[in-house]
Amino acid sequence: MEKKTTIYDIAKKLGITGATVSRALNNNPKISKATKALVLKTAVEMNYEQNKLALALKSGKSFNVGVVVPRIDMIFFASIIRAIEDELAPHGYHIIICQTHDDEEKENKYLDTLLNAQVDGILISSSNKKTKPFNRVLLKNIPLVFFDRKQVMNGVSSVTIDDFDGAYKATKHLIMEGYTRIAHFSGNRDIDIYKNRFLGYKQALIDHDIKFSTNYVIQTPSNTVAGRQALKQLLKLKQAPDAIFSASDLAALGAIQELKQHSIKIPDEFAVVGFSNEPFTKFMEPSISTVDQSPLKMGEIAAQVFLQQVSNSSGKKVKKNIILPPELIIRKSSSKLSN
Amino acid sequence: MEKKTTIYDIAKKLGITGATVSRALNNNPKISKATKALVLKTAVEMNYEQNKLALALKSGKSFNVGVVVPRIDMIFFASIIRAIEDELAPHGYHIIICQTHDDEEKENKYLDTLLNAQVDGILISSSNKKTKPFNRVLLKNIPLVFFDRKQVMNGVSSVTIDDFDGAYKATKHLIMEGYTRIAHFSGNRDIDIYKNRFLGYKQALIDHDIKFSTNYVIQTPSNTVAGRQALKQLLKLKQAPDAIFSASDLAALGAIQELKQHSIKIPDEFAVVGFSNEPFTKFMEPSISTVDQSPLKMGEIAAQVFLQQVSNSSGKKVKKNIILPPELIIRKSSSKLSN
DNA sequence: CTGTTAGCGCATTCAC
DNA sequence: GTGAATGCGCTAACAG
Repeated sequence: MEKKTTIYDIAKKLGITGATVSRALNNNPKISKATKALVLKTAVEMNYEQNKLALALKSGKSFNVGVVVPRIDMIFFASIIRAIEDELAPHGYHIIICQTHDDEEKENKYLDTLLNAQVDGILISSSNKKTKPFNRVLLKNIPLVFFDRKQVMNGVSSVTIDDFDGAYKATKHLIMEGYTRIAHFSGNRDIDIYKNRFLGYKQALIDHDIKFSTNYVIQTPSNTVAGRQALKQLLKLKQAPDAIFSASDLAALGAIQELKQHSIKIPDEFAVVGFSNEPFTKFMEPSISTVDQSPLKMGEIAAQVFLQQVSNSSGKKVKKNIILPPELIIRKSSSKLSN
Repeated sequence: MEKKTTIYDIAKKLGITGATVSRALNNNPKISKATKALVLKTAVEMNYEQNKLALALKSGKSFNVGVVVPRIDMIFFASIIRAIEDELAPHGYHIIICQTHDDEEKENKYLDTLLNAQVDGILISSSNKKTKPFNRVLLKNIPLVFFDRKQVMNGVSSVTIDDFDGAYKATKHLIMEGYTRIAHFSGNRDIDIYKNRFLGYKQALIDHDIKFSTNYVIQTPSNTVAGRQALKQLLKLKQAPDAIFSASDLAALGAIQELKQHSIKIPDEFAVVGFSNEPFTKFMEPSISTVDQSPLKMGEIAAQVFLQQVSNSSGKKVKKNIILPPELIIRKSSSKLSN
């Protein structure tokens, strides 16, 4: 059970005082070259390591930031976190991970424990319906940045993607490829992102003089079984669609599986576009067109916004609401020309 | 700029002393019901929150553990981390994430900063060739657990999977399905996991009286292009193989793409088994047989081993080297019977 | 039951 | 240039 060496240990050994050691270690200008060198040398010899905890207590800066997501093993969130860590690590910050599992109560609990842990900031993709839990964060004046799913709050920054735009681009692409009866697999439209994807889809139709029909909109969970089911339902319509824009890649995959079963040719007879650019969409046969949400960019920017908040010590809050443009990735499932 | 309220703030307000407040807050037995209730009440009123940093400094326990992985946006590691977080959170621990990007120097730096941050433990999938950097960790007597990629060190626990066994099972499965000319895509065999997968493959052949041929073993990076390339090479052999066990799912996918191009029927004329159970393997057409590494189990157990180390205050280290059995997942790419 | 004191490890103000 | 003293917020040992 090795005892950790403190500045006092090395002070005693050198017959000097802790303050001097501290100064030597921190490149304090008023210190003699000689003692500084001596201190540095013995510090190494004694395996000294600074106790960041003590520093944090004294300075009020822990150099920890909390990152809260629904779950970390969804590639979208994992990518965001990867980018956040890559961006923040060089600045000396550590990332504390919290998973809410979409549980509001859990999220609130995490918010509290992060506050207790004296984090220097919180970056969060919130599952919360209320903004109240965040008031405590703001009250303590610690930087708060929403990403992906935001809360509308005074003076709080956010980084999201333009779901409306992504859906609009996807739908427009289908129209341009010559498809005219375009259906939509929607998620739960009580959630902003799905509502906006729906609205983008609808607007694209309207803007191109294609009549919008509620028959063509089906709410499906994000899995293949639901996608197959939904497609089956669409095929039963007297006027069956010839394309689908799905708000989820998995549902899109389900649709494709069902189309194959019916020997409907993709993309010649039927086109499919998904959403999220899940890794598998690239590998499938046919590869699936989808909308990329640029999670790396999102994480990077969220981290940068945080860094600005902390560096900007001028007291007045900088609020930024950054909306990233999603990128339509055209693959075989929706393009007769693409390879 | 709200000032954080401390126990002294509430002590002053109540005309009592900080120690009493502390006791009230910590359910100390010797305290009157009345003052306790009063303290609790005003604590809430004043928005008091315990400063864990001060507690950590005092107690020597930060309730933070460092988790070090090559990168977090690989689903295998993300899943492990998910499980670790789920397991440790109920015990009050926070997870600090570090990505090494397979950079040895970065890993060592992280080890140091985690030590400085006074973490209570370190769980790591190491990219290190040396064990020396870990000596500092052991010297400070903080629990260290290796997962996935282990270092062989005295008194250090590890949780890994049995790569040999996984490869053996996969190869044996191909043999049982009637394939006789089984090739192997190997990773870099300087790395333990790839060496063991190779050895498992080889042993399965030997045990079933199938002659092993170095012509059938190709070292390929983990990507589809390399897989296609490698398969092309195999098809040129006078005696081409009729099955492949690939140490990576992506190389397996490449092989399948190439087989399709050559109109070779899977699994009738040629079978493929991958390794890792990447999400896409399930969705492909045909779905790809593979070896699951049970990352959730691995993370869960790594976390449990850590918890045992900390709880076991008896001073003597408990060393555990747990080797998880991998699970062969049989799908269409290698089984004429499976659906 | 409650107050007093001390110390976790560090940086910093004030003397000298 | 260096030492002495102080406090960050908390808990625990010792009094009373």
